[in-house]
Amino acid sequence: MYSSELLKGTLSTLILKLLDDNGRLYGYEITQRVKDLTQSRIQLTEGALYPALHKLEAEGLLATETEYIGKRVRKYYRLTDLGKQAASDKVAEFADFVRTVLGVLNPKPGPQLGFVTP
Amino acid sequence: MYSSELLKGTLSTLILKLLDDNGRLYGYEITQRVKDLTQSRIQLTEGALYPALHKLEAEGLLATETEYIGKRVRKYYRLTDLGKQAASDKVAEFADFVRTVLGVLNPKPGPQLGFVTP
DNA sequence: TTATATGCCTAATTTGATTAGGTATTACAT
DNA sequence: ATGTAATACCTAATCAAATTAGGCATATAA
Repeated sequence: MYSSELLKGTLSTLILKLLDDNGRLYGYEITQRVKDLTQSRIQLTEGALYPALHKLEAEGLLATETEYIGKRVRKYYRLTDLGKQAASDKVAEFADFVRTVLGVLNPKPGPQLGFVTP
Repeated sequence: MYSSELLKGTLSTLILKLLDDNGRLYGYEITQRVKDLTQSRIQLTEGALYPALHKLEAEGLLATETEYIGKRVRKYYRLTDLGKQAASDKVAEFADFVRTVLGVLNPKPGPQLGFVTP
């Protein structure tokens, strides 16, 4: 688990990319996916996740469909066309940001950025 | 320039690492170094920088020495021993965090993380 | 002489997380 | 049968850390 204010600014990117990869997901599922994909290193809190989802929906990047599993509600989210664009933009922006920061943190250029597999 | 809440959580890491590499720097100098090292992609605002420096000093990670250049004040910061430890810890944490996030954003592993130079 | 660069700073606001609740259904032990 | 954990949604109060927008002063270049 991270001592992360690092997550700030990354959450929406994570959400958008996961939806881009998976078609549709509901909130709880997103927390589990992230947990699985990160070996529990990132555990999204619901207090961060749901407001973020609502915000993305309000911005027109996500659309929802509600389903019932028995009596239990599930709210699926999927990307709108705008959302698809945003997903790829934000992933690219994050990658670029990381490259930039690593350029400062890692000033000695081997091949380039230290992210080379051994 | 970044649309960055991405910077959140990264600023102190940047400061610590720059001081680790440079021995001592003053505030204004840090903004310039970052600007230079990032081709102006990251421009630290003073409203973020100075409070961050003061906080790191309060935490015992930085020590200061004030000098006068003519009548103009310069406040140099350098790492304490605690600060040196924190610098390497935070750089490692950032790298780990990035690796983790990229694992989600970039689920298809070529060699590993997409950060391979062409 | 006036704008720009250097150099420090803080206060109000905004953003976006954490913490800590609340509600309800379903599954699994004891 | 009963209580705990997992599933599933949500919000409000608080906290952290940035942006925005100032203020002050000296030095330099137009």
